[in-house]
This record gives sequence, C-alpha cells and structure tokens, in this order.
Amino acid sequence: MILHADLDSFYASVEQRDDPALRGRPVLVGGGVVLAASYEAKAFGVRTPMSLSRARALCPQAVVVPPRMSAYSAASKTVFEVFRDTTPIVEPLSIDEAFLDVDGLRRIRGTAEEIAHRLRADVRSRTGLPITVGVAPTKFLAKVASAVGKPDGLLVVPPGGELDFLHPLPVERLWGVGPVTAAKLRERQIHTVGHVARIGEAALVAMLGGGAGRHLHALAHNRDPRRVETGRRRGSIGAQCALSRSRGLSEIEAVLDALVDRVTHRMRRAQRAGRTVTLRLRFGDFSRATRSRSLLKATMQTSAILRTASELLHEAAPLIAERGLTLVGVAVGNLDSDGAEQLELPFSAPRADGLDAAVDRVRERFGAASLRRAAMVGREMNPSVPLLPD
DNA sequence: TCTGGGGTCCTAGGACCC
DNA sequence: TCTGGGGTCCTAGGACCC
Repeated sequence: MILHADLDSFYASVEQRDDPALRGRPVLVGGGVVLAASYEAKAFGVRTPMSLSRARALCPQAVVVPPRMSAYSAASKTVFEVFRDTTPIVEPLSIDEAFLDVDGLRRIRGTAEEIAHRLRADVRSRTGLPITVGVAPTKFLAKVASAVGKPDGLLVVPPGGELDFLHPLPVERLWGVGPVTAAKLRERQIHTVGHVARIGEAALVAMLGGGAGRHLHALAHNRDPRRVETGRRRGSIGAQCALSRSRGLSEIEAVLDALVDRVTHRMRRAQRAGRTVTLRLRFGDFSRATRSRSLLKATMQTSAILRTASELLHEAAPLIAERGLTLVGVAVGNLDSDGAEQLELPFSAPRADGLDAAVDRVRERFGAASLRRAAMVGREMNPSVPLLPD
C-alpha cells in the first residue's frame, strides 16, 4: 500500500501555529496573489491562486500576512524527517507532500492504516501542523484519497473498493485533468470518472490525443504501475519575476541580471551545472513565449548563463516591443545530464591505449552527438586539439 | 478569474547521424 | 547517386501541478 501525505493549507497553518492570535480566524498568505488560505478563509470561497483584492472582497475579515519562506522550509524539513523515520521509501512531490511506500513494514510497524495513523500523530506532535494522509494500492488513488480526506483526515481505500470509490468523483479529480481537458470532457457530457472509464480508450485518444487519452483511460480504471521513487533529482532550476509596468530593454536586462544571479547561486548551492538556458516571457495580452539555447558544456557560471540569456532577450526584442512584457524568467535545464561530468569520465580513466581508443569509448558510451560536443569543447579550451574525423 | 513563483511532462518538426 | 528506416538532439509550445 502507498501513502500520500499532504499538509493542509501549509503556509497558512504555519502562520496559525506561530501566532496564536490567528488560530480559528480566516488567514491569507500572499503578496499580490493568495499563496495559501486557511480553511476558515476557504469557507468564504477563497482559492489559490486568486488575486488578493478578490479574496478580500469575498472575506473582508481575513487577516493577510506576507509569506515567510524560511519558516516554511524549516517546517517542511522537520515533516520530511518524520516521513523518513516512518519508511526509507519517500518520494517528495513538493514542499508539503510526498508518497511513502510502506509495503514490507507490516511485520514491524503494522498495517498501512496503523502506520498512517501514527504518521499523522507524529507530524502533529513534532511540528504542530495538521496533515491529511490517503492510503491506497496505487500512487494516483492515494493522492485522490488525501484530497478527498482533507482537512486533517485519514482516508483508506481498501483493496477491492477502488472503483467504487473512484467512479462517482468528478473528472477534475483525475491527475492531469485541468481546465482545458475538463472543458473538452464536459462538452461531451462527461462529468464523472466512471463515465471516462466507460467510453473506451479509442474515443479518449480521439478526443485528447494519444498520450493524454491513454493516461486518463488507465487512471479511470485505477491502472497506475508507477513505483514510489526515491532519489529523484530536479531537472531544472529557474527564477522569474512579474513586471507591473512596461519597461525598456535596459531595465529588463537589469531584472534578468538579478534573476540569473539568483539561479546560479542556487545551482552552486545544489552543486548542479546545466547546459540549456531558457528565457521565459509573458506579454501584455498574457500570451507566452520561451526561447532557449543549449551550451556546449554544462556550467553554473553567472557570466556564461547571463550572456546566453541576454542574447535570447535581444533576439526576442521585436516580440517584446510589439506586445509589451509582463513577466520575465530564466531557467537552466539539462542539469548534469550530459555535461562536464560525463565528458571527463572516459578521459580521466588510466589509459595506455591512446586517443583513438578513448574516442571509441566516448562514442560507444555516450553516442556520436556527445563525441562531437566533446571535440568542440576540447577545441574551445585548446584550439590546437585536432578536429576529429567522424 | 484579470492571473505568483517554482516546477514537470508531453508533443512535434527539423537537423543530423548511421 | 538515390533511397529508407531508426535513432538522438534541439527548439518551441502547451497543459498541468503545488
């Protein structure tokens, strides 16, 4: 059985924990937008992400507090310690939720339900925060169960009872159904998960495309073979900033400079180098665009990443002049996947067999594309390195 | 419903390679 | 000289998640 553990209104709960005056009252955490709302505020229809002005209109008596990210990080750290004390197989999903695999613990720790019960009590006593746990045979169903069990609850879907639980739920409960897909389904009078399960895979594929169609068909039948995976690493690190008024290119460059600085600082702290720089843009009409470029070699150097981001920005200048910019962001991806670490590996091994054998090893291990890249990197660092025959 | 900041995954075409 | 099938990588966009 799999547990999905999800803290309730995480940021708002931390605020209520740390300031007794906020307990029992509607609390909104946010700046321009609601990042979290306490259950007292949700009762008035406040949701995330909703503009703060609209949230105040719905719930005038709400207390608004600015976010304190360091407090939330600290609370999250303690919660994940409780998770890892429960089972070594923990897969974090975000700052406030994770999957836990408790198969194999039965003889020492009891049934999944007993473990979940204790987990909730441990989180409560060690952090003072409410948490909801869903228990089910699959990841997907455990996540649905925790959503249905909120707030401060425990919901177990017993083996054999999966479809009875799942089929009456609205289609929006399916993982991967957002506003666009929900609208397409509702257009065809499909409102429940049970209905999705009945209409057949071919019809879903025709409606939503191959990937999404097969995915939803499988979930609606509770077919989800994914294991709880430990040790997953992020694929990208980024930062972005909404712009309240239109600015000239030089002002945007200054913002970009600060964003790149933030990103590379985080990359160095995480010891990750990246090879693909992506510039994210959002315009006055809320349309979006991305521009990206892959470097020859993974880097975490501010200068190299800023230079690339700046080039991309100038290439997008006509688009920005035409539509006006409301958000700029930068992300670095391809983290450590194909960069310096791998390219250096075959050459650092002791070798008496010379360059040709090393070239063969690189080709065999990483493919021709990496070999070309290695050759280019080599020439960049030392132009006297001969060009390799392919 | 007038929209923050951090991410993931999928699709699709074109370049290039064997 | 022309052709094909299979594969990787790059770029861009889009939907979705918390």
